[in-house]
Amino acid sequence: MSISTKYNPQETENKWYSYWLEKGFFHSEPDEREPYTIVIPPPNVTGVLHMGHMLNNTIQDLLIRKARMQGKNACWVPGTDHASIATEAKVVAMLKEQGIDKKDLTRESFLKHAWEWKEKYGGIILEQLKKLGASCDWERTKFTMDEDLSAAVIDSFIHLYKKGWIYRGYRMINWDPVGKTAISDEEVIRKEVNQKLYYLKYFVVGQAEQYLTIATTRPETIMADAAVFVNPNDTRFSHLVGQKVYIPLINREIEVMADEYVDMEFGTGCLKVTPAHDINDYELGLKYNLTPFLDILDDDGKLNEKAEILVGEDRFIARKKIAKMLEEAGNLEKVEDYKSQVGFSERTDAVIEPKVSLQWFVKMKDLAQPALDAVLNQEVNLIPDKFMNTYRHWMENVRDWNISRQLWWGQRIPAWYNPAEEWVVAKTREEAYQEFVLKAEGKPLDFGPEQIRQDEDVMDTWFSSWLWPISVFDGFKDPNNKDFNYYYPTQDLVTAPEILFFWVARMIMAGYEFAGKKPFTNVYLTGIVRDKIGRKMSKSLGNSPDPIGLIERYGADGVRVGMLMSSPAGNDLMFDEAYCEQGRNFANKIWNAFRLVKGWEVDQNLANPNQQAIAWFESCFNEALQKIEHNFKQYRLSEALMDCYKLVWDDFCAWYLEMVKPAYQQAVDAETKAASIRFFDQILRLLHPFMPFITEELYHDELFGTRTEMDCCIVAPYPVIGTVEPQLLKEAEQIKNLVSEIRNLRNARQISPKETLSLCIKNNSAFAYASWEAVALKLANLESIQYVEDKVLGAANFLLGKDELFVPLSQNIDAEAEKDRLNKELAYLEGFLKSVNAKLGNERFVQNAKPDVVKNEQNKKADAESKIASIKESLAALH
RNA sequence: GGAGGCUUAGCUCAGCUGGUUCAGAGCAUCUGCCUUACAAGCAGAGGGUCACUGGUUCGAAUCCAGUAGCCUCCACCA
Repeated sequence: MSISTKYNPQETENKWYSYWLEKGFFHSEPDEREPYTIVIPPPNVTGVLHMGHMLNNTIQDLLIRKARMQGKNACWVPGTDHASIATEAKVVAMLKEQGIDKKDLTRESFLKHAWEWKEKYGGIILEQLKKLGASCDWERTKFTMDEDLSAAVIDSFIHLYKKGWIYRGYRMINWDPVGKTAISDEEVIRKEVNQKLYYLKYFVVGQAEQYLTIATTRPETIMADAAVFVNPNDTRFSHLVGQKVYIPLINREIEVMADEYVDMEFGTGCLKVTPAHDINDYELGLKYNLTPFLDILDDDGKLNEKAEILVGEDRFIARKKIAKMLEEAGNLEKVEDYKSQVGFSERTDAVIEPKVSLQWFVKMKDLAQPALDAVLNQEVNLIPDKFMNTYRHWMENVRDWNISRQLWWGQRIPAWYNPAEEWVVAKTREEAYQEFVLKAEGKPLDFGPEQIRQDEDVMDTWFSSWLWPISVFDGFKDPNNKDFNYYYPTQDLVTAPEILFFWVARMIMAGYEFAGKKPFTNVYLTGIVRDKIGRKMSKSLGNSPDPIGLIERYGADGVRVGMLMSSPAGNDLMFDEAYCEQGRNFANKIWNAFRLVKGWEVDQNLANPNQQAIAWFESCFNEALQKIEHNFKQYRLSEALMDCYKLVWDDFCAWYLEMVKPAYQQAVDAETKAASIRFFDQILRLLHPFMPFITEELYHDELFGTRTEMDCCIVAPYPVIGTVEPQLLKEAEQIKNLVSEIRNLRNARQISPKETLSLCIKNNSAFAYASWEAVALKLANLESIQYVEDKVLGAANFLLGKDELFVPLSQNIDAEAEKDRLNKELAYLEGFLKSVNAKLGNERFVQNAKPDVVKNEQNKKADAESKIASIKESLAALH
């Protein structure tokens, strides 16, 4: 046989992937079949594949391949996200390396660089997905900044603006000083950080020795203080309310005021209020109309001239320096270690600076309601449903969404300003000018179209990705197009719970608002991929394996199996390469089983001795398929995989093939070979969604005859559940037990598997041993089976249900060891009988329990009693 | 601070409406095998007080309450 004993993935993967592509199996066009659609969660265009993507996309490919084989018109739309802040940051960094400062570039030339970067690196992650076997419809690949997708973003903005759901205003927002842009609340990650709490003395004006001590984590902002607040009920300070204190170092006077907001217990009970640099202080500032309103930080997070001191210093350096200055000036009472929550930018990891700024917002309340209802009434299912609670909580407390970003990479806000800074919202300059004309109500305008300018800001990336399921099918421009009508709503969405609010919730909102329909029916939430000691995989920890390296080492099929092996929905995955190894071994097992069947020579003259085995496996397969389908329905994908694994490894290889395989260098009968090939064919189809490459490779072997060009495993009909004969399965279990007992008996006595034994059966149960004799003889390597009426004295023995089986051995059996064994079993059975009797003796049990349960206990009792009797006889015989 | 979840074998997890010998699976471990499909393998074996305490029940890994530990999400305490 020329075929290698090891499966070699490298040789097959590229070959079949190209073949699938070439034959167009991934491509979908609307037709009369039922659609099955998944839109990919578009990865960041500049990203590279990480383990989270591997898990995510393995699951999507599994679902899409299965649907395709089940006759649905499967369409998996791939694409990438322009990820405005992340990409812009990368482009800025790249330009910096080339000695170019973004500040020196015009918007147009910066965007030119950005597009070049996108063209160069943008496709990497999609190419990597191909290695995994992802069967995306690449002809439909989309990018969130494609012309039509961008148009959809602008249209949706205008739509919401016209509804009055978009407004522009000064609000305190989250400022990212590294990305130099505002970000939404959802993009702020709070982390607990070790900080210092500085206790500062603010001296009272006109009373040289009197001072208030104020605790703050941010001494560098004192120059922007507008007041000091105490609680009105705090008698310690009531005499000072209305007086003035000096801000340390700059000696500006500010007033001591009182408000209930101040917690008397916390810190010193005195609060410095810096309206421009803290959200709560901002609220107080508004409430008391505090002046001056000083913003002493510039967009980089450096102190500006308004700070008077430390101008140009970074906020964190300034913090250290000012602490020293305060100490030297005698204003620093003490410093304490302090833990508190600090906000970080999701994309740049910079510490967020609260900042008052003019931004665009979306009103969320009315958008959220239908999206909340959809999940609560299960029009949209979250899988697992434990996420419903957090979803509801978020949707009920949703706040307005800041959608403007001070960046260039993205869709520009369609607002236009005239020289007087009045503005309108419109798609184009011309339309904007018309708006101004309308607004003027007949009065002539004192500016021309060329004098209006467009807003400089772009929109939040999520403001384009929330349209994804609609816009990839061009459902915006043309809601009646063929694709959109056919593919939307999509079926399943597979994504990480981390972006449930960022993305999933907003897609549901957008679906109802813009398409009038949900965007998808099921949301499968994967877990987070962690390393085997539970740490999140991250670049900085360096604990993430290189996915492409894994594929090279274990094969794509092996890695896919490894990823799915232990990833129940919503549970984190403790990734360990050992799982990929297991996957690779499984592929190899299949490979070798195939080699066996392939190698069989057929002798047409032979009768089929394996009818029983063939009938059994038929049932066994169907029973497993039932379970697998059930698990798929519940999205228990790892369990479905494990069922397949056991079906193939245990039932097919370890039992079925061993039952039917001919002796060494013997031929096989035609029926057995045909049946085995048929089973193999079914197994390949069953496994294909999990392991596309090896199954496709084997599917084309000449063993299955000649396949036509388009007859591929990827589109072969998925197995359907056939009949299960429970009786056959039950009998097989007993025979498997029989074989195990004999193997065990050999092991215990160190009898070689090659040495034949004989078996005597005292059949007390009328079990149909005769039909299984061939199987038993072969698997237990027996030379004969005899049926006896009496116990066989001096033989090794065991029980199968009520039946007693004896294996006469040439060597004398060890009477003492045998007694020990029997006594142990006896003790166990007696204990068991006792507990059964206790139950049956309990009147309340007999009265209250279901009749079935009681009957069962009675059977157990009878069974145990007969076994005990038999063991006692055996024991007596040993004396 | 608020909400939710988790705790079952060395590891990762099943265990659905309480009831079959219910205490399971895969991996790992141990023992014996180079038995011509596969040592990436074969045949066996060992291993758990179902976190803890109490309650409901004829009966609890399963339902309820409390305790401890871990995790996630949300939240503006200087």
